[in-house]
Amino acid sequence: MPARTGRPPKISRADIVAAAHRVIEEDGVEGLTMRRLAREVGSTAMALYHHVRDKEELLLLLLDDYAAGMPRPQTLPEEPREQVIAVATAMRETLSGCPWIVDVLRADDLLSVGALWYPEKIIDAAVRAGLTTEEAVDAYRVIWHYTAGVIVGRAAARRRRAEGGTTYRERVFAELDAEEFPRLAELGRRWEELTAKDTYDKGLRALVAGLMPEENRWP
Amino acid sequence: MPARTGRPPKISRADIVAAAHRVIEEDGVEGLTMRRLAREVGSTAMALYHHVRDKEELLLLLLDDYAAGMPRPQTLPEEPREQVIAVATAMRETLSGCPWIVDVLRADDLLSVGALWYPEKIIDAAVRAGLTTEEAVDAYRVIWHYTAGVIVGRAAARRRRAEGGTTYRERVFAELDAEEFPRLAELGRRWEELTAKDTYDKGLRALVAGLMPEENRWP
DNA sequence: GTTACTTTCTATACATGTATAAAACTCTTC
DNA sequence: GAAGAGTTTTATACATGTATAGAAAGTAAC
Repeated sequence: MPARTGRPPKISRADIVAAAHRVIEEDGVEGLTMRRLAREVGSTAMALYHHVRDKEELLLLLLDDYAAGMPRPQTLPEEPREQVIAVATAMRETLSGCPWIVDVLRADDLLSVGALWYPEKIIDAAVRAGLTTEEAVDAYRVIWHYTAGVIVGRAAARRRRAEGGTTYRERVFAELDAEEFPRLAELGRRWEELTAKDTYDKGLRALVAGLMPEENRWP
Repeated sequence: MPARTGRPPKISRADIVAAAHRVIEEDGVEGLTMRRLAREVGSTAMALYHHVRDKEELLLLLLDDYAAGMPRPQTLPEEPREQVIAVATAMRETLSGCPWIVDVLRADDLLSVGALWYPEKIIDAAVRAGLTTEEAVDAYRVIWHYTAGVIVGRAAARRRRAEGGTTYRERVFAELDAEEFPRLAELGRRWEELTAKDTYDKGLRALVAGLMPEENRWP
């Protein structure tokens, strides 16, 4: 009954987000422009800005929607450290799956509401492993930073490979001064091959081992 | 004696990079536009594109220049694990110091030539700690991803704080469902305070401990 | 010197995100 | 029902990165 005054809205945030999903599905994330999106909802580009602060917020909403709808691991290992690993891995997989993530990841430690499940579970497991609340938050943030770095880095690598831009790198390694950089020179062009490997799990396990000491072992 | 043919160039890559440094010093990185840069070198925007593929490459060159000229730790700890930590910390400090880094970090595992010193030293120390070459590269990449994630994340946090955009986050935490997210709800608005902390070192040490086992201890 | 060729530079154009101002629409109050 | 107030939408405009086409300025061949 508050009976809103003012011109009645033609579109809503939800409309916009839904339309954005359609556009992305149809034309990919690079096809998602404000004008195209406006056409999709039957309005003008600037009208969108009354429902969304800027494009970055739109992408965040999109991510929220996406993350909220993603399947989560049904059964988690009971042992806290293994549970952290399982949740972080799921988080990474979910986020890697949406291509516009890279433009949003500048949004530091916390994701949107729809993705809160991940920090909750990680912090919970960390506490159960014997950390204080503060330590658990630290652990989560460290894991988050690592995960974000991996996602961004690997997205960049994929893009570079797609563009065939290996040349610059090859040149760098070809012209390496073996005096100054013996290790890198020795690696030579095996670098490309070695860095194609997915080392997320390796780093994650190292982090968990280092952050959550064995002492208070479960149970 | 190759006696180059064609119209003689009026500007060079080096000119451009130098001018870019001046512009950044004067107007900050947000003032660095192709047109402004062109004016600074006394040419047109499009002329730049004969010396630089795109703006991202320009930023990479800039970073290269910057990183090459940065002071490096004069004396490193001899113990390999401590050395890795010292080098990674220096890398992080150097990179955090240049504000445009965030727009470049999508360039995954390796930086530009001027910054090769860091991977070289880290890989070297890792090998001396007893890792195989492959393992050492893995270790470097893991550390790199973590470092990149921290840099991007903290830059975003700083920006958000500067814009006073805490509101969205506060709302999220205020409306948290304590049933679904007990840990986060318990944290309440301490989140802001807890996540202001710099946990780079903590995570770095965890990584190093996890990646470079104690067994083959130095000596 | 004229022609061909190569490289660099200039002019123009376009798509994009978004600022700003004005217009349209609805409810409330008289 | 006319005037006012509050919202949302539209129109227009601008800065930005960059594509494209062609002009300018040099060397090499004749």
